[in-house]
Amino acid sequence: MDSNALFRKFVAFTVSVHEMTNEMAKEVRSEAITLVQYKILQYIAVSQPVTLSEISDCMHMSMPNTSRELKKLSEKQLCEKVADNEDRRKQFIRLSAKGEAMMNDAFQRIEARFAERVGAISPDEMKEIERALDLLRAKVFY
Amino acid sequence: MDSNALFRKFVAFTVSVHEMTNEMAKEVRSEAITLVQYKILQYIAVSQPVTLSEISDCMHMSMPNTSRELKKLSEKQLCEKVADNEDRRKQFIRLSAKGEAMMNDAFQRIEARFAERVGAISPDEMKEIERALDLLRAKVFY
DNA sequence: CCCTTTACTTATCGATTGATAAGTAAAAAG
DNA sequence: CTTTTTACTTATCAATCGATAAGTAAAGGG
Repeated sequence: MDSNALFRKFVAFTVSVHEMTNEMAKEVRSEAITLVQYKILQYIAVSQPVTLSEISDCMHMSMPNTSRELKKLSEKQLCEKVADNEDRRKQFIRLSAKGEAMMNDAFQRIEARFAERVGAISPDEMKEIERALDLLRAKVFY
Repeated sequence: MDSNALFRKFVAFTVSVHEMTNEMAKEVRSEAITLVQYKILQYIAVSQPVTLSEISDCMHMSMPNTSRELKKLSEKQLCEKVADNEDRRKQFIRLSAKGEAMMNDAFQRIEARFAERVGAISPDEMKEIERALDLLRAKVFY
C-alpha cells in the first residue's frame, strides 16, 4: 500500500467520523442550544477548564464570535467564567452544574448508541479499539 | 479499562478529528465556495457517483437545502447531474472536470499536510495506521 | 388506471453565523 | 513610565443556513 492510498483511506475515514458524530449530535443535543453551541460545550466538557482563546483556536472561530457564543451560553447558565488570579486578562471557563447535567445526559445517550454500535465486545476487542484510538491520536490527529 | 473510559476516549478522539479536519478544510478550500459546499464536494469526490438523497442523508441536510446547495455548485460548474435511465426520478451526481481539478488540488494540499504530520514513517507504521483506520471504520464509525 | 410513495425542486423567512471595526483592561517589554 | 502586546468584549451587517410549505414528475402497488 502506497502513501496515496493510505491518504485516501484517511479522507474517507474522516468523512465517516463526521457523518456519525453529526448524527449523534443531532439526536442528542437539546433544542435550547445550537449545534455550534453544543460543540463548544462538548469541547469544554472534554478539556475544562479552558480559556476563550483555546476554544477559539480549537473550534476555528474568531475571538469575537467565540465571545458572543460563550455569552449566550453563560446567559443560559450552562457555563461559567472564573477570572484567573495570576493573569486577570484570562478567564477559565467551566461548565456550570446545569451545563454538566446537560452534557452528562447527552454523553449518556451517545454512550448508549456507542455501546449498541460497538455491541457486546470482548475485553480483547475493547483493547484493540483503544489501541487504535491511541495510535491515530498520537500519529495522525494530534 | 472499562467501557465508560473507552467512551470518553472516543469522544475526545472525535473532537480531535474535527479540529484537524476543520483546520485543513479552512486552509485548503477555495474562497469561491462555502465550507458546507466544500464538504459536499469532498463527499462526492470520495463516493461518486452519488444521488441527492445520499448526500442529504450523509450530510444530515434536508433535501431542499441539499438541492439548493447542489444547484449552486452546478451553477459554479463544479459538479454535474446525470439522469438515471433506469429510474428517471434519480440523478447521479459527479464532479465536473473543473470540480475534479479543484478537489485534486485540495487533496494534494491536504496530502502534503498529512505527509508532513505522519512524517517519514516506516512501511510497518504505515500498515499499523492502516489497520487502525480499518478497525475503527469497521467496528465504530460505520 | 388511480392512488400512494419516492426523488427531487422551488420559494420563503427568520435565525445563526462569519467577518470586520473599534474598544477596554491587564501584562509585558522597552 | 510609556509603549506594545495580549486577552477579551461590544457592536454591526451581510451571507449563509436550517426549517418549512407547496409543488412536479416518475415509479410502484392495488
